[in-house]
Order: sequence, then C-alpha cells, then structure tokens
Amino acid sequence: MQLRLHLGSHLAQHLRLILHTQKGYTCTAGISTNKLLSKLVGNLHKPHGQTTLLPPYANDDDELDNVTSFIDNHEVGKIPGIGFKLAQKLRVHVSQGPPKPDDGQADGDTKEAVLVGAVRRHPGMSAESLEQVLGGPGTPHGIGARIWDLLNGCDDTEVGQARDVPRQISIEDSYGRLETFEEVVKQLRILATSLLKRMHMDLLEEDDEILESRATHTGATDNARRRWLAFPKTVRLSTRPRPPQRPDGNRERSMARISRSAPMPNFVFNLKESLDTISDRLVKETLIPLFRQLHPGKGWNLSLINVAATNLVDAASEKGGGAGRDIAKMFQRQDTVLKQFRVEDANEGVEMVEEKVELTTSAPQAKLYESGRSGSEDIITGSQKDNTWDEDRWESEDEDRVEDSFRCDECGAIMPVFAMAAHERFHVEP
DNA sequence: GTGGGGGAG
DNA sequence: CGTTCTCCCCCAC
Repeated sequence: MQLRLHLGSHLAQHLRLILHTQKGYTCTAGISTNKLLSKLVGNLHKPHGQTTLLPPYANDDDELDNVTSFIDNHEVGKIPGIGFKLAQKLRVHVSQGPPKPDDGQADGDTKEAVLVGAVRRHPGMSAESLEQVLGGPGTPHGIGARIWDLLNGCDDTEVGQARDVPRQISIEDSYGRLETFEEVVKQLRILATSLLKRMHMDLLEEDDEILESRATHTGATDNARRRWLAFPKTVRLSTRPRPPQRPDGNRERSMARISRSAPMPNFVFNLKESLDTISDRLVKETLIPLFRQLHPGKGWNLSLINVAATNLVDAASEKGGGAGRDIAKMFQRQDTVLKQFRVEDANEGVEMVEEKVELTTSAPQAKLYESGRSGSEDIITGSQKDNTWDEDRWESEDEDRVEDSFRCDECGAIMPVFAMAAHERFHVEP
C-alpha cells in the first residue's frame, strides 16, 4: 500500500503540474485509500499543496492508526455525506445523555460542535443504533451502516465516470417579493430564455465536420452544423412559497419546494426559430399551465422559481468516449461558459483519472493535520516523465462516427433512416 | 414516471 | 463566511 500511496502522490503532483503549466490553474490534492479520506485530507495545504494520509492505517489493537486520529477530530457535519440534517440528528443524539450545561447561548439552538470521535465513542453506538437514530420513512436504506462506515473512515464507493451531459439543467432565481401574476409571467419569460440558452450552450455541439458540405445550401449555415447532444424529455417548474412570518423573530427558513412537470415540447429543439419565439411559446403553452397547477388560488407569495430541463436522453449515444476528451472540449469553450463549470468539470475529470486521488480548487478550510508534504518532496521522477501520462492522453482518441445516421434539418437530431419519417411528424404540430 | 428529501460544491 | 444557484441521488407512491 505504501507503493500505491507513493504512486498516487506522484500522479497527483504530475496532474497538478500539467494543470498549472498548461491551463493556468492551481489546485490542491489529497491522497489516501478511498474517496472519503482523500477528500478530507485534500482540504489541507490549500491552495497549492497536496497531502498524503500516511500509514499506519486502521489496524489490529490500539487506536494509534492515522485514520482514526485524523477523522476523529473532524466536526461531524464536515464529513462528506453528512449534511445539515444528519449532523443535526447526530448532535442531538450524542449530546442529550448529559443535558449539557452549556454557556448561555440565548438562541435556543444546540449548535455545539460535535466531533466524529465523540459520536463514534458514544455509549451504545453502532451501525444498528445509527439506523434507529437516522433511519425512517424516506431515508435511504442502510443509512446507519453507511454513516457508521464514514465515521470510521471507510468508504467503498467507486470513483465515477464523468458524464458527457448532465442529467438535468435548471435555472432559478430568488425574489424578495413576487405576488402578482404579471410579475410571475415576466420572470418565467426570463427564466425560460435563460434555460434555452443554457440548453444551447451545454447540449448543442458545434459540428465542425466538413461532411459532403452541400455548400449550395441555404444561408442558414449557422444552424446547419449544430446538433443536440441530448434531449430533455421533461420540463419542471418548481416554486418555493415564502414561509409564514413568525412573530418571535425566528425565521422559519424552510427550503421546501413544490414542483410540477410536463413533457418537454418538441418545438424547443427547433434551431430555426428565434429564441424569443420559442421562449414565448414555452411560457404560454407549458410553464403557465404548470404554474396554475402549482398555484390554483390567488394568495401566494413566492421566494423562488426554478425551471428545469430534466430526463436527458443522449442523442444517438455516439461517443461513449473518455471523459478526458470531454474535459478538453469543455476547456475549449470555456470562454462562453461560466467559471464555476470549468472548475467543477476539471475536478471530476481528474478525480476520474485513476484511483483515490482527489483534486480540489474550492474554498478555504481549517488546517489541522499534516501528514504529507506539500511540494518539495513530491518531485516527479525520471520514470514518471517517461511514462504515458502526457497531454495527448487528454484529447486523442478518435471517435467512431455514426455513418448510417441522418440529421434532421429542423432540430439537428441524429437518427437512423427508418426513423426520419416519424420524426418529421414531430415538427408538424397542431 | 412524478414529487419530495437530503446533500455537495 | 453565509447565501444562492445548480446539480446529484435516493425514496415512496
């Protein structure tokens, strides 16, 4: 295992180096035996360093292992997979035996920091008791066992493949006051237009193929070379009603959302109509009806509206190809994409590359532990340079073309010949 | 397949 | 450092 950690930290060093020299990004890395520990240890030595959680890992007798002493000093809520709700339940559970004569925090909330170690060593603590505490209707099955594992630094979840397209695209906005129908319609128009732009940006691929270029074509060269990578089958409208004011000054702060969905109308994929036209139709024919389902009455006050394109189905599968190639593509169109997307996509790509390496560029964090080195010791060796990890790995890989497919002039969809007749009918609507 | 809960970043 | 905006997975029905 020492060897694997060594390789991992060299790999991380190398990836960080090429990310920096070729793309100009700095990032932090954490190296350990699973995603959980890598992620946690990767919080150290930001923003430039990398950290390896060194052995001894969990073993036989004493608790002198590094995993236990490392994870025990984390606040429960800091563990990935333990969010606000679960952390709250855990805190209540462990700090309720002795009523805790805390200082006079008058806000009524028991927000004492509870460390992982305190939960782990709590009397009677076990996977089973956690299931009792955390389980219930609506909660994932076996949550007790999974949280117990997390508290012990165990995590057997796979490093996942990055997808070429997301599962959903949504845009939302929050409002201080939104009570008239006219205002709502105006906002729906804005949101729908943004969503359509996002769909074009994320789901529409510029097809730079010179394919038999029928240059004789219309002047619509602009649309002719674009096609959808995926089609959202569903459109969903969500709202968040403003929680009723409580007179005691304590805000209810419920994030509760309600939603209704409908089939995504086919006209949104039409590349010939103008965005405004499509957006207008989407609002009138789909979003407003959904809104009326959601709020039949008249007395509402919304703090948020979300419009989502969901149920994305890949268009003609095509390249199941490496995510590395997708990453390269995404970097190419970075000029038109928000900064945050770049960061996240870069993350996923690198995470995916090999085993338990976690890279992150995100926010600051407390630094406590120090088991690795940041930089100076992690030097790329000669053998490392000689191996196959160079930039070409990120972008090569020629994809297999779908030769027997045809592209719809109207929306760019790729389909086999026999499907074209039926598909044309989609574009002829009542 | 739909609507909701919880979580990550 | 807290809030906002996206996106994810899971569950019950």
